[in-house]
Amino acid sequence: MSQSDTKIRILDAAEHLFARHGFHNTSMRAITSEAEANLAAANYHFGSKEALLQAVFERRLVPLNQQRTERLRHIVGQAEQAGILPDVRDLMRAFIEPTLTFRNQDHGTRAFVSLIGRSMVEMDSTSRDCFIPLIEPLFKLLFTSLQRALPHLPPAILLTRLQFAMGAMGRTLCAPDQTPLQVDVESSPSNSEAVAEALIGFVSAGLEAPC
Amino acid sequence: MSQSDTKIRILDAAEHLFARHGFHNTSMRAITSEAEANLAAANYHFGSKEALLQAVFERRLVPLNQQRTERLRHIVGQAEQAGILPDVRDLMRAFIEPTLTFRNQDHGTRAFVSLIGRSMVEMDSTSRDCFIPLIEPLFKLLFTSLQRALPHLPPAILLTRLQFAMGAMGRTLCAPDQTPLQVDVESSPSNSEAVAEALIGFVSAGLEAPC
DNA sequence: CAATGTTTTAAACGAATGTTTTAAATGACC
DNA sequence: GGTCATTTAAAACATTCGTTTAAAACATTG
Repeated sequence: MSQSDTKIRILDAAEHLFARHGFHNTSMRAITSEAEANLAAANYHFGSKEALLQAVFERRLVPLNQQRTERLRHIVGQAEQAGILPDVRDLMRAFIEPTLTFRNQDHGTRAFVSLIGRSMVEMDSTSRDCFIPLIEPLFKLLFTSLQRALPHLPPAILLTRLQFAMGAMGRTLCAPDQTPLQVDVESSPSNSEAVAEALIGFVSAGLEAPC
Repeated sequence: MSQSDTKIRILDAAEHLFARHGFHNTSMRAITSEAEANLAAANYHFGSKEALLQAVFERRLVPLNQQRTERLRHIVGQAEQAGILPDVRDLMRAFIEPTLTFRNQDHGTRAFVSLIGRSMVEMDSTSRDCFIPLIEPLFKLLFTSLQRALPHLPPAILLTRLQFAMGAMGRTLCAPDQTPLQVDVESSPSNSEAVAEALIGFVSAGLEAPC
């Protein structure tokens, strides 16, 4: 190989460990150990721990958000052409669903989706400084699209509700299999498609609630 | 003073800093420094950093959850007596509102509510191990109360939706003034009462959504 | 006042962290 | 094959962390 795959192995390990334990609770030694690479190699390839996090984000989030952007634009365009309002459920599905289908691609993307969820709920400034700029344009597009779908809703209320939706969504992406607070129920929806559908229904109803 | 107030100053500082920066990103030195106490005094009074977190939780969460439990019981009792189903909105208000009114009591409780919110969304095991046992009975009571309010809803679906609601709620309690993702709107609801009402409306609509 | 138990202080310990250094190995290219 | 940039390796560096130690200061009680 002309290019070593050490760089990729480090990216994979960082993705996995950042998703599982968070940025600050993951050491460079843990990453390079899991990647079976040398400690210095990580700093050689990426410069710093924070730059490594940035690289982890960019590798997958850019194409993923591209896909979500296109789906949102398509829905708004279709509705405009038909002379009707875009549907809230369709918009939220366009925003949520790609992350979940993305999730089922392979083991690496699976960890990455957890990392997205973590970044959405986490208050840590390091992760946020990497994550927010990458998702902000998409978020604004979602907001303006929802404004079209809900023209009667004051923008300030919509924004507040959208923050609620982000909280619900982040928690779900972060650990869809795991329910932090437990009660005994015979069976909870196990596969992530069912959880995604439930999430879309939940946040859509919340967004459409009477004011 | 027969009892030193160093212990209380340390508790206050820990509460503030844990809420603002999280458990792992707050050092014992930062806590004792803000409390104007000696580093060893903290370990003398509490034994360890983790025990300090436990003490921070217990000081306020026990009476707060007592209040929430009573409100939930009262609503269910009233409805039972009247022979009607309890109202989802009332139940969620009983669960959410006390934390917000609690919040407006003084500066210390303000920080504590942020800590609750952080603990609800955070995946960190240390915080969770302290927090979950303290809130689990209340959560189960909320669940069974909602089951009465929504008898047609399968328990598994209800649980899933309640997890979404916890995500939305945690995010809001954690930083009600701060909107992590921004768009330009003329004015967002500034006071926490308005945000709480919006939150109650949002999650109630989500819980009541058709299945 | 003396004695005793409690609280506070300053200093140090050992472990873990991100990063850097220095040198060895590897591989491409003339 | 030799030269040179690229990549790995091991070790060390400077901080920071939670915790402990040992002594001083304080308060309480006989």
